[in-house]
Formats: sequence, C-alpha cells, structure tokens
Amino acid sequence: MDKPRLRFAPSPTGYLHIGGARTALLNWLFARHSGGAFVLRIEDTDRERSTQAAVDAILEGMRWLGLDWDEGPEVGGAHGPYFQMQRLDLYQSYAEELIRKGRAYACYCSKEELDLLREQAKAAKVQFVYPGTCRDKPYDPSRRHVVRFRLPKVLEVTFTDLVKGPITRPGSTLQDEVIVRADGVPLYNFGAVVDDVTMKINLVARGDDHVNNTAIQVLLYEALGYPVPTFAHLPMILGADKTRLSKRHGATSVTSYRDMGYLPEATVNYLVRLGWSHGDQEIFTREELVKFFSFDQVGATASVFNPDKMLWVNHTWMKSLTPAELGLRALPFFRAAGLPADDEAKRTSVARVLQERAKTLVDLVAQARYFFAPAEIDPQARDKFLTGETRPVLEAIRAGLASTAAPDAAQLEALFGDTARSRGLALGKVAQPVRVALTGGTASPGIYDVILILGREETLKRLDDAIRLAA
RNA sequence: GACCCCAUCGUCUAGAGGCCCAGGACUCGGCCCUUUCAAGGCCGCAACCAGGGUUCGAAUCCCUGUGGGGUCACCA
Repeated sequence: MDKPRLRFAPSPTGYLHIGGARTALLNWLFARHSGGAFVLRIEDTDRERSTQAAVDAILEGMRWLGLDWDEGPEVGGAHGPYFQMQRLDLYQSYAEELIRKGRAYACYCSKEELDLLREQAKAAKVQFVYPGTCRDKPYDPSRRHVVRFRLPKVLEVTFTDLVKGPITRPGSTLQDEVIVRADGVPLYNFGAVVDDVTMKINLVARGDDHVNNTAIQVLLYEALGYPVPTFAHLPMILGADKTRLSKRHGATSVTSYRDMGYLPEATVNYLVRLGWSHGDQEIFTREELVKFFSFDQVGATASVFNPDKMLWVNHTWMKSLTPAELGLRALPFFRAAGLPADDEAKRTSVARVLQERAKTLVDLVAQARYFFAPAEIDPQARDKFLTGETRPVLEAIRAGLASTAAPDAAQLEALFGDTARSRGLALGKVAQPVRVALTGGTASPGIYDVILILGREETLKRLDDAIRLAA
C-alpha cells in the first residue's frame, strides 16, 4: 500500500468537541505512526450552520492538542483548496461526468413534491423511496434540478472496516440519492467522496455515525472509477447515561478542558485510551502513542466518558512535569486569577510543593492563593486553632523565627521540634496553629515548605496577625 | 418500522479455545506512612447479557433471543 493518507474533515458548525477531537487525534496518530500524511479539510457546505468562528475554534482546539496537519487551512498543500465551498467547480465537473456516463441524472422534482411523498410514506409506515420519476428524463441543465446518483443494481455492498471487520449492507436498502443540490452545492456523501478521491485519501477514519453512509460512498467511488479506501469507523463516546455525549453531560469542547486547567498531554492521553489500549499501560507520552497506535487495537464498543479518570490522568501528568514547567503552564491561570506569580523561582517552588496535591492547573492556582495574596483565615479554623491556648505556641515559633536570620529546613524542624517537646505537645499541636496562621486553612503542603516559600518577613507578619487574632 | 453496528467489574479495558473459579486502571472502602492535606505502599468490594449448539475443553467460535447505540434530508 502507498503511504497512508488520512484526513479529518469537520464541518464548522461549532467548537471542536471531545468526539471530534478524538477522531482527529486517532487520524493524526496513525498518520504519524505510519509516516503518512494528515490532511485537514473543512466541510462547510452547510451554509446555514457553518461559521468562521467555528473554523477558528476547531483549528485552535487542534493546535492546543498538538495535532498539526500536513495539508489544509493555513498551511495549504498540493490538493487544495481545503474548504469545500471553494471546490464547487470540482464537484460540478465530477457530477457532470457521472451524468455523461449515465451514472447520475438530473432530477427536476421539487422539494415540496418529495416532502409530500415522504409524508405519505410516513403515514403508511413504509420506508420512503424515491419513485424514480426523473430517472430517464433527458438532461436539461437550464432547468432547475438536483443531481441524483443512479443506483447500480447490486445485491449488496461490502467494505472493510479496520475496527469492525467486514460490513455488508443489502442493496435493497439503498436508493438514488441526491448528490448535488439545486444550487450546485454537493451533499455530504458526494463532497466527501470527491474530496477523498482528489486528495488521494486511502484511509478514512471517522465516527461510527457514518457507517451507514459508507455503502453508498463505496458505490460512488466505483462510479467515479477510483479505488475504494479502507475505512475505520470509530465508536461513539457516550455520557454517563450511555447516550451520545452532549452538552447536557457537561463540558464537551476540548478548549473547555484547557480552560479548566487540563494539560493537553493528559487530554490526548485520556482521549486515546477511550476505546484504545496497549496492554495494561495507562499513561503514554505522545511519542509512545505514535509508536504504538494502530486502528486494529481500537475497540468496537462505544465508551463512556469518565471525568474522574480523566482527572486522574491529568493529575498523573501534572506530577510528571518538572516544577518549573508546571509553574510555567500555570502562569496564565495565575494571571487570570490576578495573582502575581511572575517571579519564576517562587512560582517554581510553589509548583513543586503543590504538584502532588493539585489535580488541575486551576486547582493548583486555587491552592496557591495564599502564597501570593494575604491569607484569608477560615473562621472555623481560626476558632479551633487560633486560641488563647495556642497563642503561646505561636509566640514561641515567632520568637524562634525572629532570632534566626535565614532559616533553612533543618533549623525549622529543630525549632518546631523543640517547641513541641518543651511543652509536652505533639508536633501537630504546634504545626496546625502555624498552618492556619500562614495559610488560613488546615490543609497545606508541609509547614516548613510553606515558611520557606513565604520567606522570613512575610511569615513573621502573618504570625503577628494570627497572634492578634488569638487574643 | 427497516437496515447497520455493538455486548467482560459502576466506568475505561486485558483477554484472539486450555496460561482465567478472569488481569490492570479509575471510583469506593480498609490499613500503613504522616505536623495537616495530598502523594506513595499494601489489602479489599466488584464483571464474562441469556439460552442453545460446536469441542475433551468457550469469556473467547456458531445460532437465536434480549439489551444498547447508530442511520434512514436538496444536514454533516
């Protein structure tokens, strides 16, 4: 087989959702795996719903995931243009070729007439079948018409599917479909086939919802005289209630995951594991995925999107980044939260102590708040830990710290240990009040780390504030 | 309704006739570690849709049923 050429062909009617992103990802993965090409084509023939904003959103989503395309919008390529609305002449000439060869014909029936027939069929509870009214009428381009494919007499159509195996559909369930509208814009089945033919696509991997389109497309390829590509129909992604994933299941656009503080590595990792596996491995780098991925390891079953597991994957990825890198990734979120985290050394230290505790970048920033802004003392924590009883402890720590010029971890440990021991207290009895004083809450990274990051001056200041509160 | 596809723990999955009274991961529960919270370690709960075949032997192959999903446009 020639080098694989794959494509992702979204219609720009909205943002890039999770399902589309996975389709794009798997196509990209296999193209990179095989050294083939990945083409991005925009199927904007639905003028009602297509928007430039959606095109931008889709490209943005793909870029965030790191899915670069070899041919397509903005990068061009030898088989362009890559927007269907810029390829109308092409569809027209292919349609005319089919008419000339007798494989298609002009149909002059009005939409109203057909709608009526469709209603009648529905009322009679039978499948609507185009009666073939115009099948043998002469071609008169001057009359308003659509182009219909003349269905060849076939018993059945069979094609290979890399994930589902051979699929057969009886010819009796097919009919003369409209392939070009009256306004000259092609319908999906025709546009996609003409484009896949002219863009030399030989492996079509797309959503499961297209399986039923495939038979007619196979016939179209044959009518056009081109080899039929191999197909890979990817199972749908479902929500928790096992229905197709949609907005009501929560966030469905990839960029919303970016905005919620997920890493692209984790998103890619999770998405690919939804329906694909490689033994027992859960975490994959992009390089590993490129190396291991193939369509025949993709399961044939639809899979339920599990936010908990995605969160775990993200957490795992966050832990694997270097603190400096993690801090850098979090920087936009710090800025969005209005926290001054531009000091790289401090930001890195914060990331280091928080990376095991924060599951997303947004979570990390939320947990880091008191490092960059005054501590907001939780009332319950104050009532419990900043009391007349703990005040002497706070004062002792304050005094010890004040007499140390530049405390290090060992000195802090000694200070806390001695303070606890001399008063016959467990270490926790000393650490908790200090924790509340410095962070405002009862849960935080190790208290010595907190002090070291806050610095001596700021720590003394917060201790003073807390001692006042404990009065 | 017709046609197509699918069917292992709650979820993602391993499993391509004996290695499986079914393995890993998420979630959940317990224990350990521990200055809090995490992280980490250990342990546990939990599944082959049903019924028929084929076979010495079936989660794995075949058939039927059931359940779920998808498609039936001058949308994609």
